[in-house]
Amino acid sequence: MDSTSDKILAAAKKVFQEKGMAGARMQDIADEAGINKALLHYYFKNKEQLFFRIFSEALNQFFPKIIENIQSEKPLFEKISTFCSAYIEMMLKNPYLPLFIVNEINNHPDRMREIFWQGRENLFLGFTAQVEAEYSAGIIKQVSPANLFLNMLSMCVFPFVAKPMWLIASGMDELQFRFFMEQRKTEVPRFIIESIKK
Amino acid sequence: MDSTSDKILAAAKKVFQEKGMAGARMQDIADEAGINKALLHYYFKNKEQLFFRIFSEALNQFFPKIIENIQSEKPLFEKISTFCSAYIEMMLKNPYLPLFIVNEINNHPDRMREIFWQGRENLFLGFTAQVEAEYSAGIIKQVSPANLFLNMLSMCVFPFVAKPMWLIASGMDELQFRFFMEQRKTEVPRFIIESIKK
DNA sequence: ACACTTTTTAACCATTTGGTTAAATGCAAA
DNA sequence: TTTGCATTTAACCAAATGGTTAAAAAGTGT
Repeated sequence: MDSTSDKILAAAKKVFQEKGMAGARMQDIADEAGINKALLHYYFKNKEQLFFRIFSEALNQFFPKIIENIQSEKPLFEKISTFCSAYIEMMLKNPYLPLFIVNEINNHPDRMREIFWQGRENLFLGFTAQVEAEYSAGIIKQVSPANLFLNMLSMCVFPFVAKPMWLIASGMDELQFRFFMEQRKTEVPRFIIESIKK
Repeated sequence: MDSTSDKILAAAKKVFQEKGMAGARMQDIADEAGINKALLHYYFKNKEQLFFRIFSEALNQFFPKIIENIQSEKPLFEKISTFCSAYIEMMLKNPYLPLFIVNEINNHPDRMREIFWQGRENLFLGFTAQVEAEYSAGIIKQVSPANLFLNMLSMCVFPFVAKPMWLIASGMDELQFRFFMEQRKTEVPRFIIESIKK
């Protein structure tokens, strides 16, 4: 399994996630993989192709859970809880992923559309229907589904994207940040449910 | 005021904000400013110096309002409302600023500390005291000040940072996004206050 | 008009970068 | 062992990049 192409992919993942496409150097990736730079071109046609392989894998790590959760049939409060918990956990395990995704989608929006979004129907139909049904049933207050979803996503993802800024402003260190994010697995759902429940 | 150095600064602001430090090219900045590239070096020692000038100005645009608001003596609910409204408005006027700040703070955290954070006392002392006082007075439910502040900041900033992703996922166009963010000036405070009020 | 200073220009430079090439090396099968 | 194919290496390449240089042009004051 420790084939050269696997080594390259692991190194590329690390370097691209830390430096972005523009900041990453093929020589850095070769150094990280412990190989000769020319080998990168033997296995991958060029920087762009290597990058989009990594980007594609990152999108496939980041989005399926969102979609799966948004479209599940679980009750809304349960959905909110499992989404936040699973999502924060995933990001704690992949600390560079959120900013990488966000940043590179800004740089290559068409690529996201192409790699990941082609042919997908509106993701929010089911979620919208569910939010409206729970409002009609008197379970929650009125809230727009788009705002609800975006608030949830924001509170899960943003602390990771803005981590250095938050660490500086709050005076937290790495360990404190980790504990802080762990408690947010339940605190974010609690905050949201408190806002919407009747 | 259309002096050459002003032209350079305006062009550098545009190019660095869109491309980041790693992706921006001095030739692109010169082209944007309508000048000869060598002039960049007559007015600014090197790329780094030009970049940190822009970065410093961006930090000075982004943070004073946060600090001012966090430390004001207004009642909490009013503070939340004015913060969100003013902040979203500022970002609507400077669409590239949020991602630029977040991204470059990730790349140069020490620079943020140096440019903007040297000698500042813990920003959250006053806010923490206020949240605790309003809880003791029975105005709000128990909520940690750090979580409250981070939730508020997340819901204001993240949609801008993740804008292309949101546009693709939600099917919104530019104009719809703008309207959507305008309504969030009141919707985000409403959501937060609904969560915390007794 | 002249002298001096400042600004601008165009050409140039050294280094870096992504990529190419050809030879060497390794591997597997006959 | 030989042959053929796959992988790796080291040297090289062309273009891009941030920056330098010297001359030309512009501006200012006497």
